[in-house]
Amino acid sequence: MSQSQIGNTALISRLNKRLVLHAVRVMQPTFRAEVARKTGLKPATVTSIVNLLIDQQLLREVPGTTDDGARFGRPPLMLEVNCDIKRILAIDLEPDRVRATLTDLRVNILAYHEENIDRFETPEKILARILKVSKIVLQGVPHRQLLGAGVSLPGLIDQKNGVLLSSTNMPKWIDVPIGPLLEKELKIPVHVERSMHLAALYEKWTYPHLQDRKVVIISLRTGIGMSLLLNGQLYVGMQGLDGEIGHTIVDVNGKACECGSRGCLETFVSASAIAARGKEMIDAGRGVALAAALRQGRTLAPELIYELAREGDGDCAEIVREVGRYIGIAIANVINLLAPDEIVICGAIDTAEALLLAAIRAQVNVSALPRSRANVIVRGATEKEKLPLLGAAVLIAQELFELPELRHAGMAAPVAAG
Amino acid sequence: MSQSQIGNTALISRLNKRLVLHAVRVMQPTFRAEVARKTGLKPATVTSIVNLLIDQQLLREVPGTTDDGARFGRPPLMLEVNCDIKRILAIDLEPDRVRATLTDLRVNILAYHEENIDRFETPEKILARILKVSKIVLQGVPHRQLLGAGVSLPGLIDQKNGVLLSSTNMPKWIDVPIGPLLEKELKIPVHVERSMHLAALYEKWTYPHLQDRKVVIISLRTGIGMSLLLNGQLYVGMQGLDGEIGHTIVDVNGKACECGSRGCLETFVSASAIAARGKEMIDAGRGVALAAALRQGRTLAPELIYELAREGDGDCAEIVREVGRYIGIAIANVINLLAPDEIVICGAIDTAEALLLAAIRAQVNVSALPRSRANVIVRGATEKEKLPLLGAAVLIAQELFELPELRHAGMAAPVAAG
DNA sequence: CCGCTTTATTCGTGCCATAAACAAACCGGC
DNA sequence: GCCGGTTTGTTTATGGCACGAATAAAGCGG
Repeated sequence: MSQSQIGNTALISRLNKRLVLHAVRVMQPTFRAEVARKTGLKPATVTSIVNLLIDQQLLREVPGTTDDGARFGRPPLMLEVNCDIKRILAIDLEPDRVRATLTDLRVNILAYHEENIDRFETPEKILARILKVSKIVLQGVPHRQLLGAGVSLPGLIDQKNGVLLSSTNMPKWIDVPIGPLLEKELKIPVHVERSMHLAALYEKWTYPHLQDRKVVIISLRTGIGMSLLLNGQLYVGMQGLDGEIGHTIVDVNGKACECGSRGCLETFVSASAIAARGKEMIDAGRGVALAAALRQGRTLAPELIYELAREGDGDCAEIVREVGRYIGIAIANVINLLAPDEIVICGAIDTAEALLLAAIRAQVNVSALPRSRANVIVRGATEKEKLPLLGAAVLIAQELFELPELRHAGMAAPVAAG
Repeated sequence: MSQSQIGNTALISRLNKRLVLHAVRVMQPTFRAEVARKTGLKPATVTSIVNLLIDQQLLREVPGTTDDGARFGRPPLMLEVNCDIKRILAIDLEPDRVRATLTDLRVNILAYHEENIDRFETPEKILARILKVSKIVLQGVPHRQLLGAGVSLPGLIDQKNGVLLSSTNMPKWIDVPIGPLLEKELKIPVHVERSMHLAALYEKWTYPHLQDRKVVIISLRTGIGMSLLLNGQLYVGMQGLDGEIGHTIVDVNGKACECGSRGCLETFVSASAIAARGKEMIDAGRGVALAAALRQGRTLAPELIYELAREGDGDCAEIVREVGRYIGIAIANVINLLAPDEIVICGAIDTAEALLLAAIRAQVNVSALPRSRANVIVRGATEKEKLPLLGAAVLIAQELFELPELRHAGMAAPVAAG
């Protein structure tokens, strides 16, 4: 009914609490006066809020003092987030693997476990595996200490109801209410979100300066996905369905894609397309190193080509450059559309990162408009492997630390849209 | 320093005032109880705020009662925005025309005037023309009644300082501080913004239900631009440089574009590209109707081709379909990236709208992912000609009606970004 | 005229950020 | 060791503001 009142003054207290918690988390260790300066709240207000939060055990005073040596005045009382008061369970479901981690309030990893799964298995069996993995990392944690569980899912979801609607790589997962099911078993609040979105969320958590920037996160895996962090807000499209950069068209006359369209980026850079490009090269009598590796029993996959390229094989390097070129074009399109501040590349590219990044940057410099590309940063993610998993933990943690949106109520339209 | 305190309770009062003004504007005529329901504020609060706003003459009570006939209870006192208390000046500078309008607080047009200009003229002379046109529409308006002036500019701007940095179609406009200059002459607050952005802003003003939707506004003129309205927020990229959909690549092997890249959308659908396509057709011995029109002295421009297509000429219709096809591909890319709820097409397409829209829709249905395209609405804008001009008025009006963003302070990054 | 319903106002309360004054804790210098 | 200078942190009183509850206002049907 009424989602938008600012009215209740209790609300502003709640917001200020989050503001203070956020400030302490970001600047930790810090002290009251510093928090007052950064948040704009007055010292008296900060004192009362901080003391309240200390009573609630969300903050704590720690010994030690500020590090900038010789100072005048009374030495400050240092503060930090009492990250041990609560624990968070994070789960990352991937087509062929399930991972779980236990973290503290600052999303430091306390326990980790993973197991391989069969992506053609039924949801019931996989759910049992998820619970098994979860219980392993939850060992020894009292139930009352758990703040909640975040779940990273590969595919289309209904975030509000915690339902995995479908997943291209896991054919049997259709309309599985995984959130409620886990909630029933674990008896803690469960939130679900798309993997790609969670990768973005974790970047924001780790780099608070992204707060007022526009960031594009690109993930390279079997497919290629994108996620947007716009001025600190995670962008979520209709039905959570954004980020399909893999199916943007870069060649009107290109090959048919399995999505039904033609000339999609994925027809050039998906795992299978890259493998096909390798095979093509061998068939043409080139790619000697690649052919040799295959004879030694290696499977023809992007990872192998990346590896050989890194080791100096020219033919494989050519493939990587070509992949980078197409990705660069798609990224240039995004740059021209959104003029973001930063592009972050993450995913399974470790072995060839430098080469691939260089190729992407080169193409961006050709294809994006000069003014837009001049100031854009194209970089690899620092944490690559566990981004969505840790993002799932952030999904829970952020409820304590982040400011919600302030919006008008969704009022009925006075004019009908044609 | 401290941009983000919520602290001051005076702030929340200001926010609630805007909330009430917005509600009244959207539902006008309405009454206090209805406002309370829609905003979520309590009746007592609404009464006090409304009476305050009536004192300030921003609202007024009007005779009459609710329209839904027979009701129980005390008849409500109807409210509306006192749109005559303030006037707004809006200016739209285009390469070959300058337009100005005087509006009331609800952005109803009270006066309008336009003049043609020469886009190669110096900024000084054009500024004089802008002032001349402004003064015509300002006739009879007491200075103290003016709330401010909004200016729509074609090109790259520095919004904060009101500077037009450059404009591709007006070569002599480089780093012109048009905002401050007008402020000095008119002696009222002046805000500037890109035309494309203002078109989006006006759509939001007119259709409040866009508040929680993701809308893509596409403008077809000499070039092709895009603007985004994401959950009621106007998206502005780095340096205001977003929306260059015309230079997204749809054909890796395409023709060179004047932007330096290859295969941009504009190489297919810019005004000159469309004209070239017409010429090509005539040279190939087709396009009989088009050739005939040219012999009658018409110039070869998209408008002519649209007109003939509308009149039933098959060859010209083919060109329009082709144009729609390429635009459709670029739009499909945007749909796949952002999964918006709505695509709004505006610009100089009146004569061939149905044909072009049909072609765009057809291509979207081929090129966008099924799930994303299924629920997306592709429509023409209702008001096409004066969108940026009226958007410029909204730029001023919204300061009274819209809720600002609530954000964390831009704190220093605790971690350096590689 | 009386219940019933919905709208609008009044008055008192309580919450909460804040201002102002103060206390605490260190410095360097005489 | 004491004193001004400086910065941090707390206490107490204040004022603004939304809100709850009671009340008034104004129509309906019977």
